[in-house]
Amino acid sequence: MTSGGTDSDPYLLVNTFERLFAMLRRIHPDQHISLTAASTLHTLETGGPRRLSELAVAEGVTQPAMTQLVSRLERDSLAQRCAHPGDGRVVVVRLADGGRELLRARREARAARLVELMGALAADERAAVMAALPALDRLAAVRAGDGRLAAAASSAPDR
Amino acid sequence: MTSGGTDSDPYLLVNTFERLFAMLRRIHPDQHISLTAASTLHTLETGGPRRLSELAVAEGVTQPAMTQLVSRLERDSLAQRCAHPGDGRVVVVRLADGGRELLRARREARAARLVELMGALAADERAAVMAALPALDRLAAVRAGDGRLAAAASSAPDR
DNA sequence: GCAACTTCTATAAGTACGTGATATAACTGG
DNA sequence: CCAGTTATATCACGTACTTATAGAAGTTGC
Repeated sequence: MTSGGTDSDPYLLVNTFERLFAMLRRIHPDQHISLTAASTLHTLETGGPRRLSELAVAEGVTQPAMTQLVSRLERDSLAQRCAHPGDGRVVVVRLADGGRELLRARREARAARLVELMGALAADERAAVMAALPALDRLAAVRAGDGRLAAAASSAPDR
Repeated sequence: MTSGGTDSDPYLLVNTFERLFAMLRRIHPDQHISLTAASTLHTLETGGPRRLSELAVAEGVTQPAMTQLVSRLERDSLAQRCAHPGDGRVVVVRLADGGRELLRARREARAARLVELMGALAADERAAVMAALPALDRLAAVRAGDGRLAAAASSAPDR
């Protein structure tokens, strides 16, 4: 309930975010990789090797979906399955060199594109966007369920 | 423009947007409808009935993809195919009542959720986000290809 | 008025990506 | 060693896209 009058029209917010969303969705020129795939590689990069089922939970998909995704990632040399030393049932997924390289290239391409897009804005508009980044970052870290901030997520500068 | 280095770290921008993207992607509680479907309905609502191939271009998908999407929308009573009075080849797609209602419900749900999320921010953070909205809106309107703004007057879609 | 070309939509075949239900292998605990 | 649990894989299905191609409806030249 915010009860303050400052944060006016929620529909304006929704519409803008909806458009931003659509715009961002169309920025993926070279690597044609799914959002979940990219996010999974990113998780593997920052968090290290993980169990397949852990990945499924982290990415918010079912275990069969992650099984398939890992199979595709493995086929494309982006990740690899490893055996767990103590438990024969477990599949540990590890980032492969190809995945690391893809993440790097993807990050660079998207950064370049965003800089290009930002270049189309006026200086004061750019300033407004940059000024809002910390807040947007926190907004992105809010957990949808309970309206609370997800703990350490926002303070972890990856890359 | 942008001659100066004032608009700092592009990676910060990318990361924030990437997270926002992931966050937004997980806000779709009730209506399980695809992004393209929702965007198409929105286009129909704001722009009125359109040809199938026009929709395909507007949503950035191929014509067969739009044919399939429209078929699903029609099956679910969200849109309907109409005949073009002067041209028998053309299929004009129109928003149906179900689609209008879905858009309304979806908008309300997302607005409520976003307001809830915004409520987790500090007042000055909310202010920063609101202040950036016009710029973000313009950013979302930038055409990826040429870095120009996609004006209302769609100038020369040649090719 | 009819063959030839163009335009618009539909269909076909393939891939990616997701789901729920279920099978299978591996680790428990009695 | 048998029963139960856990981790992954597989199956059947549906959505959502792609490219290539078919087919119907307009348009043009003669």
